[in-house]
Amino acid sequence: MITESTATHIHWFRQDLRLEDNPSLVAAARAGRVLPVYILDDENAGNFRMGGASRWWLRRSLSALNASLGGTLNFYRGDAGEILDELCQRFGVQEVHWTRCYEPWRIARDTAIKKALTAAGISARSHAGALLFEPWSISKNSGGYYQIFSPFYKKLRAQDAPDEPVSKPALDGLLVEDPQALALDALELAPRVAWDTGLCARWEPGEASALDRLAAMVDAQFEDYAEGRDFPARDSVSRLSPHLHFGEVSPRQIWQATEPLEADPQVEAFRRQLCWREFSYSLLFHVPELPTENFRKSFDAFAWKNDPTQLARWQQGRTGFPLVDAGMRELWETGTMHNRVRMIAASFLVKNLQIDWRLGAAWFWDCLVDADLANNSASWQWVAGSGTDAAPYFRIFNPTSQAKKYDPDGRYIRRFIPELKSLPNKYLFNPCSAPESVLEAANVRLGKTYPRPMVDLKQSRQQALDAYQLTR
DNA sequence: CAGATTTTGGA
DNA sequence: CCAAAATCT
Repeated sequence: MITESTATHIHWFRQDLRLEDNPSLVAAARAGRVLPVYILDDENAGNFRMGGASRWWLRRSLSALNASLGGTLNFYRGDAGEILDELCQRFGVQEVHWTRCYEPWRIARDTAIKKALTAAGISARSHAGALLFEPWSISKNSGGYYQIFSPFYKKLRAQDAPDEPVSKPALDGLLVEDPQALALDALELAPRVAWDTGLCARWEPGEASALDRLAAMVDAQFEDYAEGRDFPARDSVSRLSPHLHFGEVSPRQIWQATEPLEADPQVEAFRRQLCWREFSYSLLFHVPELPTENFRKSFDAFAWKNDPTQLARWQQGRTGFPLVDAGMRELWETGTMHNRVRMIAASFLVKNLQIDWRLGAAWFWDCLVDADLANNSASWQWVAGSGTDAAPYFRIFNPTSQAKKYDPDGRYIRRFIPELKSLPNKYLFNPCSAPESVLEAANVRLGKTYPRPMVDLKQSRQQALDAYQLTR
């Protein structure tokens, strides 16, 4: 029974936009009413404020969460510390709970907030919930953090299983609405011009949809995941990454859901990918400059070309290499790119065009619905060869042979590059090699309807290797 | 989570 | 002779 004297506690939603397996929400609901809060804090995010695609996702995810809270979610915009402070005073809040985030700017902000709230006599408590294990908990026996995935993974698997998910708390009658809160639309997350058609067609943000995706993968027993995940035309990947990023589903829920199938190599392969996420978070936690600085300092001497015209062609998917272009257009149209193609498109930018990985990472940050600082930074550095556990520099993807290998029937390429759809497979991966008569029959006019290759693969590869040699 | 080149071994 | 496998980069 709720009485006048019942205390009000805040659960501050951030990247945990779910009701299930939310220990922070459970803690807030344990001892009183709950003021559920979301704050769009662009002020503290600096250069890492969410990009356009992420905002699109966020708006829909918040809308779904608000609905599942009976429309009681309270929205704010601005400096989180100031807003929480004001709310605490106005509602006489005794406890503030949140799920930990690990972006360096959030750690700095949250640490300051915890300090200020504590000084004001308010209990501020952060809870684990975004990862299987806290990023400081998996460390080498000799101390220090892992820089290589394989031993990290081995150590992780040697741990006791992650904590079990917790059930959603009973919130009936406990939720508090703030009449002064903003409407969701006041966060201005929606696109101003309608560029989001492709995103709407591809995605359904929200906890219910995330759990549906997970259930569908479990029902299908992750069939063809291990091999199929490398083939962008197949439907073998989970597409859980944006749901995971926004915390609509937790990694612990995924771990538990896959437990009965853990002996299956397909499931093992999937769990391994989930652990790459853990690895990236561990790296970001221990190396907060990971998003902006070469992990390997010798890379600071690398001679980037950073040609803005070439960067624009890559961004627009007009490089003349069909698989790269298909990937870049998938990204633009749908807010995602298949993982295999991400590696190929990123390698092309960094190696064949010699454009700084940070420019590529910035583009992905703006375009991806699953833009995640840990994953994005660690993965770009991995591809660039500047990171921990880096790909050896001589490993330069050949976009043509990768296309033949991983999109052999050209289904993925044709899907995103319709102007090449009538070109026979024999020439699809290298339109320039097609005889004039074939091009004409397929209605392809090189340099007009589809660009010629913007670089020579062999030459640009050698240039990258030479530039790399100069840094050593 | 390679590519290029050389070597090998089976038609 | 060619393609798979081994080997360097």
